[in-house]
Amino acid sequence: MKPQLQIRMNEALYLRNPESSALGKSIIKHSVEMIYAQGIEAFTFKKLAAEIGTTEASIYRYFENKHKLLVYLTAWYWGWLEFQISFHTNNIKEPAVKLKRVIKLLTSTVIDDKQTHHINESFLHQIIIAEGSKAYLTKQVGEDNKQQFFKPYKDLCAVIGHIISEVNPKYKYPKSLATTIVEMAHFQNFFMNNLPSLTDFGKTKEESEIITFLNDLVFSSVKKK
Amino acid sequence: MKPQLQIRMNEALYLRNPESSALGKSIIKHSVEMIYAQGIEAFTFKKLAAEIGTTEASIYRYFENKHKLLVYLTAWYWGWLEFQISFHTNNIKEPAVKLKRVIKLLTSTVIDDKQTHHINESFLHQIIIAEGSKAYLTKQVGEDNKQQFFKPYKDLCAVIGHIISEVNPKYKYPKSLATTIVEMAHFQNFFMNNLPSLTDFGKTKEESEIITFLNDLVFSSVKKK
DNA sequence: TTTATAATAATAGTATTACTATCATAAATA
DNA sequence: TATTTATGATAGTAATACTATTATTATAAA
Repeated sequence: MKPQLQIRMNEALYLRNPESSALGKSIIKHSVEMIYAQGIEAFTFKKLAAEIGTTEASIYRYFENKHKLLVYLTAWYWGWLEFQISFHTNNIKEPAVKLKRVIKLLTSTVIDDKQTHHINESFLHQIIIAEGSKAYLTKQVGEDNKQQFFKPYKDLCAVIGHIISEVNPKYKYPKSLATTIVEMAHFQNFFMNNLPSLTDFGKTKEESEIITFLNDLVFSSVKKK
Repeated sequence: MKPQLQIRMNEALYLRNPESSALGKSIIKHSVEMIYAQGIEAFTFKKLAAEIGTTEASIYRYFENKHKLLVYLTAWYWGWLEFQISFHTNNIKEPAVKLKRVIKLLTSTVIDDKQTHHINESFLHQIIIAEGSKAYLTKQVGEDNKQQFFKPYKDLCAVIGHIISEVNPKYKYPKSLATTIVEMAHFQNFFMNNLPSLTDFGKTKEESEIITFLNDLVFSSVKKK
């Protein structure tokens, strides 16, 4: 009986809590699988309903629309990742080592070892890479932000920013560097696999190379006196 | 009589060349204005037709769909920007100076001084910031890439990559750093204005600070021996 | 155990989006 | 002047993104 990791979610993201019922969990599980396979544009509530053997109307009782569902999934992922980071950097004293660990966790394909819950983190990781920025690149970003939809993302970036400041308290751009690391961990992965000439890793397609690049980028900026 | 700058466009992006007629130019001009104002999601060919006093069917004779139009606009922008860069770095010998100039051109709000043509580059710059990555963050990225839709973007990144290599031929990640600069010039701008706590420039909202950040990031990585 | 409550299924319907098709007319060109 | 070509006017379709209504179940309180 493993302890189930529960990510605390913003209640304004859903109409009915999907964690509170079997149907809700099924919606999340199959959303992740379908968005992973088809992309967010081709994904519809009608298809989802057909897939899980329910009706569109039932899904609409959980989520107002597709955008809210995407924001829910991204928020869940960032919350989950912040937990992973705090867990895996827990007893690391040296901030530079901690920062390296963070870069690795951000970049590496998640291994969905534990079938603890219904969410396939590996698929979700790929969804974040390809669709994640669409959660905030909208005209409603202001209202969504007011409702704290991006808090998990901001919290994670703040955590990374603090580690950067620990490495060098005099470094002037910890926040911007933190978002740069997070976004580039994903964009370099997307480019490597889809538009390889935009990266230096197109040949090997090794995630480890992205990690090396980011480490070099980050530490030469931060450590520079 | 100023010489009209014509950006050479990939013919597979359109059904009829919008540069070849008054209606075509009007479609481009008003698309830019409407996507700037409403965002790509809310923008439809029906609204565009109403705005310019034509019919949906007429617009479909120029562009297959909204996605192709967005890709067209982004391709135009990258082509235009590459021209700007080659123009403004023309007689600069020192590669480090050249690279700084590039960062400035990427980051700065375009001043739509010359009403040379129907495209408002300042609006288009904002469209690229908020919608640009949606041009490639799709399931069809592979096919679109095969059709060379992203060539202008890749060419620009290649140019920047070469300048980086001129600054330091031993630097290992010129391409990835080039895309990092390009993407971050835009993302930091978006975050600064919409999710300011993610950046170190939320207070002042000065573009010049993004430039300083990027210069610091780039030169500490590239120059490091 | 009954009764009330809440969740879901089944079904229908609407407005908008994203197109395609047809035919008439105006403008440009040969 | 004939003819090609672009546009306008109009219609129509399939899919999307919802909302509404009523009937059934499942769950929980009395």
